[in-house]
Amino acid sequence: MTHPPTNTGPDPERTPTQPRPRRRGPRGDLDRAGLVAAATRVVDTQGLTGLTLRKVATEAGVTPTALYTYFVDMADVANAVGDAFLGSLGLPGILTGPGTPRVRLRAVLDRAHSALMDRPGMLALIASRPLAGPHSFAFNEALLRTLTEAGLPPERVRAGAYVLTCFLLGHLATTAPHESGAALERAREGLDPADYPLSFAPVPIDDPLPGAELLLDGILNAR
Amino acid sequence: MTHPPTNTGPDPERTPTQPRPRRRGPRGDLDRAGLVAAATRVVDTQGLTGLTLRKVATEAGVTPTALYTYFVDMADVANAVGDAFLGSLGLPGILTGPGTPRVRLRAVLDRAHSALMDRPGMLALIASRPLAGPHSFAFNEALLRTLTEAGLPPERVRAGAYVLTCFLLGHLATTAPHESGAALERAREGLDPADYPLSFAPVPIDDPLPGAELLLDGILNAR
DNA sequence: ACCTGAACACCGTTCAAGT
DNA sequence: ACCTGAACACCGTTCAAGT
Repeated sequence: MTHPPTNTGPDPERTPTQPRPRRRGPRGDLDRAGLVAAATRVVDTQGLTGLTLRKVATEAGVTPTALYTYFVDMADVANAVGDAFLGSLGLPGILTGPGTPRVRLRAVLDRAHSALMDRPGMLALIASRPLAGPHSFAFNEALLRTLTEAGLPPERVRAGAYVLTCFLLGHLATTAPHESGAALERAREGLDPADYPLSFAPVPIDDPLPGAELLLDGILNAR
Repeated sequence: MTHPPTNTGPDPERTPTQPRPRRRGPRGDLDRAGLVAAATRVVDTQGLTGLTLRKVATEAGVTPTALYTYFVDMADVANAVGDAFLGSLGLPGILTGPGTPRVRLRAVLDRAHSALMDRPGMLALIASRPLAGPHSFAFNEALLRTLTEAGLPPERVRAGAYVLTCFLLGHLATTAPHESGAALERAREGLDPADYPLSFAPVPIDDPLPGAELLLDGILNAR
């Protein structure tokens, strides 16, 4: 994906210092999945704020306008990246696998947690917009099915599902390194810890995903 | 805040069609709070994507660079807007008021919900970054105190607090009109509802804040 | 100290033109 | 159909200069 000089061919009429003009027509080695992969690399190396159409194009070795053949706009690119990431987690597979509904739900939380823990850019992307796309819908459907299977009353299933997902995002947003961490640090420095004893108190975290059991208690024990 | 022509004074040497050059020195009627108010107006009328330094400056009747006297950068402006909004809700007042911890917590959820329901730009802003600033910390502190008062074990207080806040944001993000709603619609249109029966099933929502009681059950009944 | 105006290095998006 | 290159209307931020 990174500048494969395939069909540029020999170009007798240029000096070695010039950046070599590319041919115009179809390249053949370009598709949506490859561009999404390039965009994913950009998010992971430059963060969500670094995810620009022009950088994705550079990463993929094409001109910015070429992306408009595969995406309707920049938001479409970002959504595709988020949905592809979610698909890579294989969450529906976990939810339809062995174990009680509860252990499967916990496994989903742990999987997503560990996958996003060291990817602040992807976390920021996932949290910045409602998840849309085939993988997102497939996960949501599997989640609803699991909660139904767990015996949740139908009218509480949907509420339970989004409580779970937003819990995960909320936990990660407060736990994993966040992109706007500098501003948060600035805000903390201006405050007196004595005024906010509970907020500033050091808390030993034993559970890698604190609150998960608490939440599962509340959701699954509802009748 | 909108173009008060105070100390511009008479300017004999300009034609009526020209946009009138402003004086350079201090204006006197400018401060952080007023600029935050101008920025808030921009968020509410133009959305989070419309919240730009240049538009805030225009709304406040100054030059873009003038904002750098009061804010370190654009993120600082956005954080100040979010923190000021949170302060305007008076949430700590509710949490220290009458009623059981549970009804107070529910009142906080309802208050934030109704305040953000018709303000998609502010919702997008609040959800886009970790809440930082004095009002945000004051709310967090009051929330921790309330959960402690409710009898939650100390090691679960912090988890309960962020589960509550992220629940609220998650609920609003899926309920209130979202800025990136167009992309979500696009994604839904490409799917067959028959493949996602539970996701596409119409659900009658009786509780204006579905899941809130479910969540409070889980948090407050933990031992 | 505060604010302006010009300038810089970006950005998403459009469009005509080439292959 | 696919891609380029130029162009347009933005954007945040810097900096010297005026008051």
